[in-house]
Amino acid sequence: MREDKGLHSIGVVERDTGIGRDTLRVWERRYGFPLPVRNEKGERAYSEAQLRRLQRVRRLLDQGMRPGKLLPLSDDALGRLEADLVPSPSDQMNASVMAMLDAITSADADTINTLMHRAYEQQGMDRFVLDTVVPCLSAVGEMWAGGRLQIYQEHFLSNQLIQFLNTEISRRQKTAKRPLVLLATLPGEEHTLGLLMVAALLSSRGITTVNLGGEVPMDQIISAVEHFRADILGVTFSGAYQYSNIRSHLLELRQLIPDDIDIWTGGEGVRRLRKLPAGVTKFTSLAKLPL
Amino acid sequence: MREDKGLHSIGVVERDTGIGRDTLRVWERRYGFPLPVRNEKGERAYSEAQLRRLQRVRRLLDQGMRPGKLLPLSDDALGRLEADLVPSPSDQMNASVMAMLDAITSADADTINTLMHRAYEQQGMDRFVLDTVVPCLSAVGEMWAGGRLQIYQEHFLSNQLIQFLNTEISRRQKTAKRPLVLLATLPGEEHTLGLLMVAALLSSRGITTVNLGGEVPMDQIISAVEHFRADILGVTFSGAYQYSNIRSHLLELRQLIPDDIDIWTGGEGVRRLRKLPAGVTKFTSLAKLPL
DNA sequence: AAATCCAGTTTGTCTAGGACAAATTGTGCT
DNA sequence: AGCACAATTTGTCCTAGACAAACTGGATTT
Repeated sequence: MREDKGLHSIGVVERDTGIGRDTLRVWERRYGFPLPVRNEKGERAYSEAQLRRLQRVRRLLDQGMRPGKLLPLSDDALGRLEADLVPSPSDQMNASVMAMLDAITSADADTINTLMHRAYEQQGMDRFVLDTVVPCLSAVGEMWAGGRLQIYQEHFLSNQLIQFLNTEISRRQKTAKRPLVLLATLPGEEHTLGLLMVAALLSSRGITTVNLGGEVPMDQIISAVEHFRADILGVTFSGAYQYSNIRSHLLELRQLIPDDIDIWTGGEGVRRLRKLPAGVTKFTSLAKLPL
Repeated sequence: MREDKGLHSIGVVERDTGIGRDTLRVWERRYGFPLPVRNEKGERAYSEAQLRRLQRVRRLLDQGMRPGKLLPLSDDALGRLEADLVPSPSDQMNASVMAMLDAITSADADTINTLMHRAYEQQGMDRFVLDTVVPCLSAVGEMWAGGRLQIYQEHFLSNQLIQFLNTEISRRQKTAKRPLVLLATLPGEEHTLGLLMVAALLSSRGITTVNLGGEVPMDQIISAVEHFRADILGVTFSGAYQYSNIRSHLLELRQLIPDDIDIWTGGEGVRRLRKLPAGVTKFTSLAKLPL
C-alpha cells in the first residue's frame, strides 16, 4: 500500500513539475532524460532526485532555455547555468529575509510571526511583500528543490503568510471604492499565494479587490467580472502552469471580456511570454504592478 | 488562428473540467459519451455543449455518483438527478443565515462582509461559526449541486470566509501558549475551510493553533508534531474523502505518534465512523470540540 | 446495527511509437 | 541591419490493450 521509498508515478511528476506526461515520455525517448526505473507493473517510477532535477530544469526552461540544449547536460553544467541566471542567492537579501529563513528552518511559529510583523511595520506593505516575502518564497522554493527543507516547513510558512496577508487586506478593505480589481486563477492553477500578494499590494493602495481564489473556470470568471462590474481582471500563472495554454487562455479571456475592462496577468508562468494579446497587460515582477 | 466556433481540444477539456484525457478517451470507448467530432488532423474536437455537460457530470461525480450509471443517461435523466440532490430548501435557518444566502446569490461583496461582521459581533465566534457559517456552507453546497448557484459565487463566499476567519484567528493568536494544536489534512483532502473553522473556534478559547493547511503527507505531519511539540493533532476529513481509507490512516497516525499526544478528528467524512483507534477522539460536529 | 470479509465489477491510469503542426532558429537576400 | 523563407525543434495527440486500485453487494461475525 505504502509506495516504495520515494518513487513517483508519471502522473505525480506531471502534477509536481507541471510538465505533461506526454512530454516526459518524449523527453525520455529523445534526450535520454529522465530515464526512470520501472515498477513490477512496467510503469515508470521516477526517483526523488529525478523529480528535483526536473524542477530545476523547469525553472531554467521558464527562463527561456530550450529542452534540447538543457536535458542532455550533466548535473554540473546545469548548476553552472543556474549560477549564471541567479547572480547570487544571498546578495539581494536584506537582513529580515535572512532572519526569516532562519526562523523557517527552525519552524518557530512565534519567531516567524514576530519577524513578519516587525518587517511589515518597518517596511510598509509594498516593500514587505516585494523585498521580504518574495525573496523568502523563492529561497524556500530553492531549498525545497535542493532537499534542504521539509515539506511541512513550506506548508507552515505558506499558511502563516496567508493568515497575515488576509488580516492586512481585511484591515484595509474599504467598501465599494473604485477601481475594483477581480482576482482569480484558472483551473489547473492551485497556487493562490500570488493572488494574495497582489491583493495585499492593491489594498494597501486603497484599491478594492475581490479575490475569487484558485481554479475558477473561465466562464465563471467572466460571469463574475460582469456581476461585480470589475474594472480590472487579474489572473496569475505560477511556474508550474502549463506554459502553452497561457497564451490561448489569455486570448480567450480577452475576446470574451468587454474591451473597457483591463486584463492584468503576472506570475512566473508569464515571464517568458513575449507576445500578448492586445489589451492584456503583463507585470513581470510584482514591483511593476501597472498601478 | 482561432479555430471553428467553440470547438475544444482534449487538452482544453481536461483543463476546464478536471477530467484527465485518458479518462475522456476511455469514457468515449466504454459509454459512448462524450463522442466528439474530429478535426482535419483527426483529433477530437469537443463542442461547447459537450464541455458543459461534462461539467455537470463532474458535479454529480463529486457528489458520489458513478460514471457507469451517469454517462449513458439522457439529458433529462441527468437533470432529474440534479434536482433530486437538492432535497429540502431550508428548514432550520435563522435570520442571519437567510440574509447571507440572499447576499451570496446577489454576490454583493459589501453586504456579505457587513453581515458577517454583524453576525460575528452579535453571536461571538462559537455561535457565529456553528449557527451561521456551517448552515450557510451546507446550503451553498446544496444550491451548487443543484445548479442554482454559480461556481464563482461559491468561490467568492469561501474566500470571504477565509479572509474573515484568518483575521480573527490572527487577532486572537497569543504567543507560545499551551496547549498547542497542530492542524492539517492528509493528501487527497483539499478542503481546508474545516481546518480554518476549527482553528477559529480554538483560538477564540485561547488555544494556540498551528495550521499546516491541506494535503500534508503523513510523514511530514509526524515531523511537524515533533518539531512544534504539539499537544494535540487535529485532522479533518470532508465527505468527499475516501471513506475506507480514513480508519487505516487514523490508525497509522496513532501508531506513529507518541501516546501522550492526543489525536482529534472531525468533518463529514468521519461522521459514519463508529469505532476509532484507541487514543483518537472524534468530534461529530464542530459544536462538540473536546475542549 | 455496525464492522469485517469476500468475490465480482467498475474505473482511472499507464503503456507504445508514430504523426504532425506550431514555435523557434538558421540562412540567404535585399 | 531587416525580412522572407527553409529547416529544425518541440509539445500534443493518436491507437487499443492491460491491470491494479477502488468500489459494490451480500454473507458473516462481533
